[in-house]
Amino acid sequence: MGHGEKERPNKKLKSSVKQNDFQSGAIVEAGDVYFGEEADDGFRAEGKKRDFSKLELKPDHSNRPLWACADGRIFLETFSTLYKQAYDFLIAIAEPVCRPESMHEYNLTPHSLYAAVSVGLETETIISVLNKLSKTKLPKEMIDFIHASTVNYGKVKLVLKKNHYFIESPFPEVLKKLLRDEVISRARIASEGSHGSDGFTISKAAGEIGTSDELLNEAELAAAAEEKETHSFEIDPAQVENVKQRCLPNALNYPMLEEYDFRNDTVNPDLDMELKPEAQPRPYQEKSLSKMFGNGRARSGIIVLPCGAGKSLVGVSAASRIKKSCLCLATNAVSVDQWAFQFKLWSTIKDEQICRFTSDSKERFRGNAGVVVTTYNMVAFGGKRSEESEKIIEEIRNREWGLLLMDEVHVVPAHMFRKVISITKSHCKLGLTATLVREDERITDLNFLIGPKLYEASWLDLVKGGFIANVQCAEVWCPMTKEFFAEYLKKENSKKKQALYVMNPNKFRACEFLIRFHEQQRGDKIIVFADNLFALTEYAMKLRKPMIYGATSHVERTKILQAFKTSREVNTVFLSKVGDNSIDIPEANVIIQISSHAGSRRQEAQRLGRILRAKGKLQDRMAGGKEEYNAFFYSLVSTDTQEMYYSTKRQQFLIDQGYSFKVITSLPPADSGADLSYHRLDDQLALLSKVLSAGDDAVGLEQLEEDADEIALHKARRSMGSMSAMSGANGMVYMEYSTGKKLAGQGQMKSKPKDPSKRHYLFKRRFA
DNA sequence: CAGAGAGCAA
DNA sequence: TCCAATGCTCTCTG
Repeated sequence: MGHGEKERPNKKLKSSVKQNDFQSGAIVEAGDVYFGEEADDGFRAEGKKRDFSKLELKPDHSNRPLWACADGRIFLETFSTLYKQAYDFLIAIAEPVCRPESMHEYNLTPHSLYAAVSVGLETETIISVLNKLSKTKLPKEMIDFIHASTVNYGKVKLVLKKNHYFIESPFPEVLKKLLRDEVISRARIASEGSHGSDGFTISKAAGEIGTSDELLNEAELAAAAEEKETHSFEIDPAQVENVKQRCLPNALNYPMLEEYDFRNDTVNPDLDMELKPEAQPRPYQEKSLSKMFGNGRARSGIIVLPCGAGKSLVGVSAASRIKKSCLCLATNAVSVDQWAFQFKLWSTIKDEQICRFTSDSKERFRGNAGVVVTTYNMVAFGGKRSEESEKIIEEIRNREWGLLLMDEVHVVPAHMFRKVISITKSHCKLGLTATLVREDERITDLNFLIGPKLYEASWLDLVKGGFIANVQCAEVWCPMTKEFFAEYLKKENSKKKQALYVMNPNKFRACEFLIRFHEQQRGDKIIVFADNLFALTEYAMKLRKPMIYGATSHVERTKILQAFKTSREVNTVFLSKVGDNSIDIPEANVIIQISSHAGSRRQEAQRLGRILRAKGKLQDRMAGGKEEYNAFFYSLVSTDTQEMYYSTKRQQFLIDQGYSFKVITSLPPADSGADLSYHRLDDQLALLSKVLSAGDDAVGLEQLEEDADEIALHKARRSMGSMSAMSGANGMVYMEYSTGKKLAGQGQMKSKPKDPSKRHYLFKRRFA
């Protein structure tokens, strides 16, 4: 043990950080191209050199796509003719570390091998296929590691058959071992059936091992999934959780796989629902489903697909195959509505059999089976419940669910899952997520609370297939103005520092330039993100664009978003953190970040996800043999400030997914920009004093309030002319300004002094 | 009965 | 540790 997961390489392959031109014309000349920190020594890792010279090459190595290293790392050449097969195999057995264009890096970890075993691969199959694909003889260390990691995993299954729980295994000696545990032996109950000498129930299933020596025969992979002879004993349903606990790696270390033999479930009533014929799952959706239903039963686990790639169709398909009651959990009310809608859209489920359960809609389904869509909060809610809720939650508690469908599994904390899982009884759990990013170790809990990762799609492959947008990511470097930088250096308070680099006039101008460029030259739809509310209001008001933040009422949100979607006049909207979750913005294709939460890779990925919805197949996007970008992701960064460090960190996730970042160093271009805001020094200085005073409470807020009054007045005059302004573009712009006053009035801009040097070390590290 | 607002939790 | 934002519930209003 010990290799692989322990020492994750922190330098990644940068081979995809390339120098190609920036497709959108005008900006090309403006920018310098950035190669990444060590673009030209991609293979040299710090500390430990990756030395391939000791490895023995096989004679036909050029036909084989893999490099396997003794430390558990595996490199895949994407240009190999065997790429597709090798990719499918690797994604099943290893953790993708970094997937740029020409060379992927993977890591074998105990978890990844657990996942492999649980989708039906056996230890020897893993080793032999790996060996066939590898250019060199497999290092002994790797073979040993695979043996060590998989020796126990997948040997024991928890199966719910006709409402009886069984512990099942092809290895009677393993069952005996488990029964030596007190908790498990106490949980065992006698059951009928044919008994072997050990007292275990024995059942047989046909299983043949293919003998073809073809490289990567499908049958060979499938063979492992076939069961031969299984031994089992029954356990008390009330003890299931305890038994599962005893089997976890920190105890007996025989983590149980959960499978649901739904076709033979005669106890729970069937739900009459089919996928509609027009619901045609895409290849990768089909593939995720085949991992889940690989052996005629439904396996519990997690499927990873980027936003916009159609996770909901996968969820609805899964429910339609199982055809039992389904409990679908989402993070908020908006997405509860969306899921209910998706179920009706893709399946033949009757309206009265699908219901929503949230704070303001307490529906119940009719008949004895149905789909309930609700929030995690609702199920796990600890406080006092309304009478109506109490009744419904009781029904949820008492029912046996065929499928527990869990959306956005990555945003829900582990303790929430524990609660949800302990409250609900389900035969199969499917977790869906776009970003299974591991910022902390809690995410590994998911592996055991829900199940292993069943499938993860490669973003770049989906881009090539035209299923998600082709995004150009760029980091825009905005030098601080002399005056702002001087103040920045003087300040100790990190909050003030932040205010200064976010409000940097050059950043503002870059933002304004980009908005103009994309609105006017390309007719794009733009979302601007700012975490910082002060900056958000300043930018939005100055640029006269609508904005949405926490305090924006529901009605206004929908109005603004509606205008953004349908009106030709409203093409830019400013969002605070509200935009990170919960709001559905289908039609944007440009994102500009002016400030963001320090170093959060998940936020970055989430935001990118906002513009991933495809805009046509790749062929349609090819212009003169050149691939065209149809979506843009800009991060505006004030140079020589803390932001530089955060931004590098945040990008790592996207780089790992195969995106390359471009750096643009001078926006607006030197010969233009006279017509942009803050062109004159005195304007900049006025802004500076506003920023400086903003923190000292009163002054800044009053200023804001005055501005808001001014604009509210303007709005009043303006809307006098036409009532249509309310539903159309112009009205929107002003409407939100008037609520800016509310914001100031409520004193939400208060900025308390913070610990001055909390994050100082990060700053040092970057420039060290 | 819908919508706004306040309080609480995590 | 804090912040922004969320969801659930209750209460008040028209």
